[in-house]
Amino acid sequence: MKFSRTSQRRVILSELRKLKSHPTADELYTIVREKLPQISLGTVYRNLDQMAEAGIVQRLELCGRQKRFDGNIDRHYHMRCPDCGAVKDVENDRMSHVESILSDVLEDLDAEGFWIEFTGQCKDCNKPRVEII
Amino acid sequence: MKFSRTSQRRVILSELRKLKSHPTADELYTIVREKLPQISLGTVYRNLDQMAEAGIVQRLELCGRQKRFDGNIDRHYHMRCPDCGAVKDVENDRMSHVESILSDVLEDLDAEGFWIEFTGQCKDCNKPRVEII
DNA sequence: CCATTTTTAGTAATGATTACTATTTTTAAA
DNA sequence: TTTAAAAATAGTAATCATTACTAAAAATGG
Repeated sequence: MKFSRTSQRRVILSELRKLKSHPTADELYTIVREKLPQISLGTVYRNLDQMAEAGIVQRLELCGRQKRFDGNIDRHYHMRCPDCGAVKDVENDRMSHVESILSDVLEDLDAEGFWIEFTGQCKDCNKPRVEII
Repeated sequence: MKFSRTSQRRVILSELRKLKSHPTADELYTIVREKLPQISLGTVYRNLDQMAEAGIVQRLELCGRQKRFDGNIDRHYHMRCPDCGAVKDVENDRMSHVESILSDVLEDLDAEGFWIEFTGQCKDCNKPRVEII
């Protein structure tokens, strides 16, 4: 599939690039409609997804559509399979070093906390790729 | 508000603690129904949220309900305000050090990538807390 | 036991996203 | 430049995870 050049895609991209606010699709829809009053919300969604897939824009967040829960409340880390969507615990000794640096970063930024997640394919995963974002 | 002791909450928690799979609410609902066939999906949702709020279980993922997009595709980091949900870019020199350690971690884990996100209140945020998860 | 608070099951509503479809636009080659 | 194929569009309907609502039931603490 090739990208066609359309005014909709051009305006969506240029408006997104002007913003520092990391907008949602519907926020961008509101902005883009000032230039293209006839554009539809579905067009905004479709173009953002296509451009994210192509690496032209960044889609924030790794998490899927559904919330996931963990009975283990100790600090530990997860790896999410981009193909089947499964989430598994991972362990690595270097993470304590990462945590100590990030605790300094938190002070610098005056932030409250951080979240780290890994992506990687399950060893035993043969399922077709699912859209996890 | 105090927690009452109910069989629903007890079974939800004990079944969750048995699992390594980080289930979604509806996956857990399916499992819990084997013990309590009359339980409703809403009860599972409500109890998981309450227990997450109380720190008894962990809710994975930080991201909100809506996807967010960024025109800047260079590697950089975000801080999400737990009160108003806004997402802002943050910068810190220590992050390059974190990245170099994490690239070793990726090799160890045979993972593909990582995602880091910070939480922290906006300086100018007076909005009431919104449920971002 | 009893009044108050909390929780429940069941159902309806919400809201973000995706799917569908007939039409229009873009593309690239003749 | 036509022109046929491919891609994209607007508008609408459908989906699906989650939340809200409600009357009834259960738990709590005196």
